[in-house]
Amino acid sequence: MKNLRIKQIISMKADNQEMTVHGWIRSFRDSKAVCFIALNDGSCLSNLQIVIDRDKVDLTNIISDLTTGASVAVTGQLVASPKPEQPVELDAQTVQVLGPSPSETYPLQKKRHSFEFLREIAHLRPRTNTFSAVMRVRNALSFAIHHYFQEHGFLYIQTPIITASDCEGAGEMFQVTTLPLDNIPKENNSIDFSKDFFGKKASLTVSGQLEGEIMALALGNIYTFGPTFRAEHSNTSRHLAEFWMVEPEMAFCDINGDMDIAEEFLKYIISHVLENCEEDMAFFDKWVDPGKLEVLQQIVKSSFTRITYTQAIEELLKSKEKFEFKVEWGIDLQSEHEKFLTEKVYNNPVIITDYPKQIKAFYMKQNDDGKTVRAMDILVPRIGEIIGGSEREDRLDVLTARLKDQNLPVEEYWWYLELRKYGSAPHAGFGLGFERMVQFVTGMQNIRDVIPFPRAYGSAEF
RNA sequence: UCCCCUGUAGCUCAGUCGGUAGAGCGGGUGACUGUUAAUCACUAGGUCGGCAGUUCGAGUCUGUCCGGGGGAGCCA
Repeated sequence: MKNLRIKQIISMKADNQEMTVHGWIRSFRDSKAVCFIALNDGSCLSNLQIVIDRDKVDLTNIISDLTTGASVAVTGQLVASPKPEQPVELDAQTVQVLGPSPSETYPLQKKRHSFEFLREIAHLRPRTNTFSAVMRVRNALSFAIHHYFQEHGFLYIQTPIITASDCEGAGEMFQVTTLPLDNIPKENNSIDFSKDFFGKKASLTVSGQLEGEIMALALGNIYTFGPTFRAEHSNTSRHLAEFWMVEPEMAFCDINGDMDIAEEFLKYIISHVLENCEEDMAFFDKWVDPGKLEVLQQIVKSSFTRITYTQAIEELLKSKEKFEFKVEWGIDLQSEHEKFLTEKVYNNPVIITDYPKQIKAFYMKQNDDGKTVRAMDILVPRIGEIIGGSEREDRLDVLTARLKDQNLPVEEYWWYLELRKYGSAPHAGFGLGFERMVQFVTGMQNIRDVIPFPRAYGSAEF
């Protein structure tokens, strides 16, 4: 007799085979002659219907424990269901309550809860339909990401989580220290970091890109997939203080190759989810974001629109839309502009390239016009920027000048500059916010609902 | 960090003009039924987010603090 998971069971042919199933009760309906348990074990959205013939199974001692949330082991025979709602059901022989769940206090009801409430009970929310589906899709996306890169010869690289370089240049960092906070050692009124654990100031990484470039300029194509930390006081449905990021980096690759790979990669991981998470995706399409399936299927088939920043500005200027922020060449695109382009103008993912150099990072390769850099952002409806990438500046003199232009400490970038001094090569890469990808695919509105335990400004429960 | 909204039963919410609190769902009890977020009847359940103020009287008005949500900025 085998322990099977419900995902396997519901696709089996019912021929009275005996089996044991473990799971949590979603609902229990009883009567004198027959009882029904809707059992879920997290392997899939569907519940397995357990039928208990009370003439065959004595429930006297356990019936009061057969409540929503209780964990049970049921042994029985798999039979065809007489009703169309489910193909098979388990005709129980024995029912054992492993862990009761007092119904007076168990917070999950059979009906729908608000996501806000579920966030307060993050230890129980994976037992709901929506969250279990989110977690399965998240898992499938994660697998697809590795699969895409592995199939294409990219090496999976682990870049450091603790970094002593204060120069990753992507927002506020969390400091890491073992200094006693109630008695910080000072030297001339400033903190003496030489007494700290690493002998210098250290922080949590905000990006693995610079280290990724090191590895790409030795190994060819690499990718990272790990946690990233930003200490911004962001309080939106699209930001977390701790999130996961995918960052491929390709040697001997320019901005066009970068875009090609990013587009192919996005389509690949979306296809993977469409093919492997059919039931969960149908659920999101029905209950969370109607029309999502069609949008995703369309994206996989379509070519992403590619425009330059200059064209994007022209498009915004000629529109009749009233924007809060004035549109003119040189501004950074605001959320409202990005949404307008993806949702109203093109209704498709849009890749915008060649941004003004003033609004982009120092490491992006300058175009010959002297005004723009080879950056590319992929914007998607509702989420906005999902991928940000660029061809990297590979000319030592230009890069050094850019650092000085932006008043960055050139000495601290010595190793980054040496990559350009010895065997420099054109290279490019991009970063994908993993949670934003999960949001986009599932249609979930709040990023805190696509990660098991969200960390955000002022919030680190569980 | 800024702007807006919000906080009433376990959950989702209503509560008019300031006069001591209501529904649906969930829970409990019972009935009924191859049931499907079952159905029906009965029932319990409240420091109206905290503190201070105005008032004869505050869920309702004012101040303040705390929590939650949406938007902006920052970004992925």
